[in-house]
Amino acid sequence: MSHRSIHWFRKGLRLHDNPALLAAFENSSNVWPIFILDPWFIKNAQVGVNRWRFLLQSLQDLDEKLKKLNSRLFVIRGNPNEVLLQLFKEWKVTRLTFEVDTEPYAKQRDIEVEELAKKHNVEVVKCVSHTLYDVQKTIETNGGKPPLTYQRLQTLLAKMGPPPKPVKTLDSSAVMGNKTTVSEDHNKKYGVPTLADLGKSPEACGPLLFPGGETEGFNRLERMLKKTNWICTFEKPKTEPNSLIPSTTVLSPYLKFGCLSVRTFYYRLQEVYLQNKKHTQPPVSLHGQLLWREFFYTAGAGTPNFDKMEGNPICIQIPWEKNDKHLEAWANGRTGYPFIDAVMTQLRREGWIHHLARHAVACFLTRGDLWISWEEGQKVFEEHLLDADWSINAGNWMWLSASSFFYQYFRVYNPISFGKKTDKNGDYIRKYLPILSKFPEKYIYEPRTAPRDIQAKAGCIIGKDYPPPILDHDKMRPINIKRMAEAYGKRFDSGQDNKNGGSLKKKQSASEDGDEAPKKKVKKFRNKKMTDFLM
DNA sequence: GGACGGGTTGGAGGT
DNA sequence: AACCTCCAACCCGTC
Repeated sequence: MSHRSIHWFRKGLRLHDNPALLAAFENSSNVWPIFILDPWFIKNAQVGVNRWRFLLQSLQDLDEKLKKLNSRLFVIRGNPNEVLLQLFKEWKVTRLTFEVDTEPYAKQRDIEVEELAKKHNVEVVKCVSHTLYDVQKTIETNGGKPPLTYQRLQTLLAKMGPPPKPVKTLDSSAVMGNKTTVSEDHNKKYGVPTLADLGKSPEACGPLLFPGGETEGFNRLERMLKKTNWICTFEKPKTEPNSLIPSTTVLSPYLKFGCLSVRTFYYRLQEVYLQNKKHTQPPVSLHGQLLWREFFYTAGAGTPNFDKMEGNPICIQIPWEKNDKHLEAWANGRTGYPFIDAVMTQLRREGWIHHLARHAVACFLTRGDLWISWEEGQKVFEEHLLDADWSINAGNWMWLSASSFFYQYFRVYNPISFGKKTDKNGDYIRKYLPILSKFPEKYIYEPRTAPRDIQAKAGCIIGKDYPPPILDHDKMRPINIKRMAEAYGKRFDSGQDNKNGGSLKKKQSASEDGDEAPKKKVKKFRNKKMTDFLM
């Protein structure tokens, strides 16, 4: 039986550990690896120019690799349904293969495509390879609902056994039977477009720090794997948000597009762990980070309206306020808080910021300072992050805004002191906000407090060359904590109220903990880590 | 993967 | 030797 197969790349832009791609080449006389530039994404998804570049580079890399296997990538623009219908007829296709995608738009799209395929007698082969596990299976194992705590996920996964091993990389032996010829005008008809072809300006891109593609992803992975001691002692909370060289792997953009298989990543780490007796554990270890990804993917796949507050059953409803001026100041790095502004500048320019930097700016936008909805922040991250990943982005925004998963809303990041802990001299601020670079260390985190003559000497007058703070963090913090307490339906305590018997919250926790001695209970609470506070 | 203030402790160094 | 001050480092409760 000889198939004529299309492999449809969407995510999973790689030849390694790509079971659906392998399936396309099985018993096939002809295979067409395609990528569809779906106008939906151009219209509805916020994709900044840096991520466009990353995607196009990834496609370019794919095409290069396929060339070496006497194949090519066929890039086609248009609505997937229309494109595929056309191709089914034109190429007399009998089989369509693709990787399972769990995002809402993709799920709906794939249902429609499957119907179309069925109607045209095209066999569909779908494989799970973007996540460690089949998230639907994880949800089923949990009784039909996604696990909403990390602990719960770990318990489930332990029950389910280790994730599937990566499959073999597509190689010349696998493609041997492929007779698909490449026309002379392939580049013109099916070539990978340039940014300019898409109406994007290459000049708008930032410096090319993280080139897209499987090759780059693999090189990056290999460089990391050499640092075995670093891997075995890795603890995410101890990595620095404002080091000038990333303190984490920056493999997330490659995972997002599937240039790097998460299972390959997982098992390569496993090898390093096995060679060393001691290594850190989830949630802080590198394996732990992949489980966080799995956690949010699973939650995102099993929760309606996961990227919204309204209609989202796991999201606490908080009366955020609209303030376009503040939102714009935040998004463009003009809040007057240098650390916040430096992070947002790095985000817009380079497309990647450290996890804890994301924490700080997300807290600032939402429950910490500006009291603006996390959905607004989500959009800005969606546009600018190279690793913008639907489930992970939404999940972390809910986390940081204490809307779901994490509920310690009184843990507010201080936009002045947080960055100082790991960068006293403010080198990070000096790099991303050069206008502030000449301020002495004493004033770099709050230049407005510098005397006028020092501002003049630094060549930066606050109010003229750099904005004063758009609001006063010390004033807003208690106000916002009170608002959060109200949204949580809990009484806010002033000092006096405390003397009169304490808060509702305290009473609740006391009754929950029952017979435990108060002192011991407190200590237990203190020793817990942030991740232990999950419901 | 908070910040902060108030309290305690314990070592260095001075009287 | 005994006893002080100072201060950093930690503990702990609070928001």
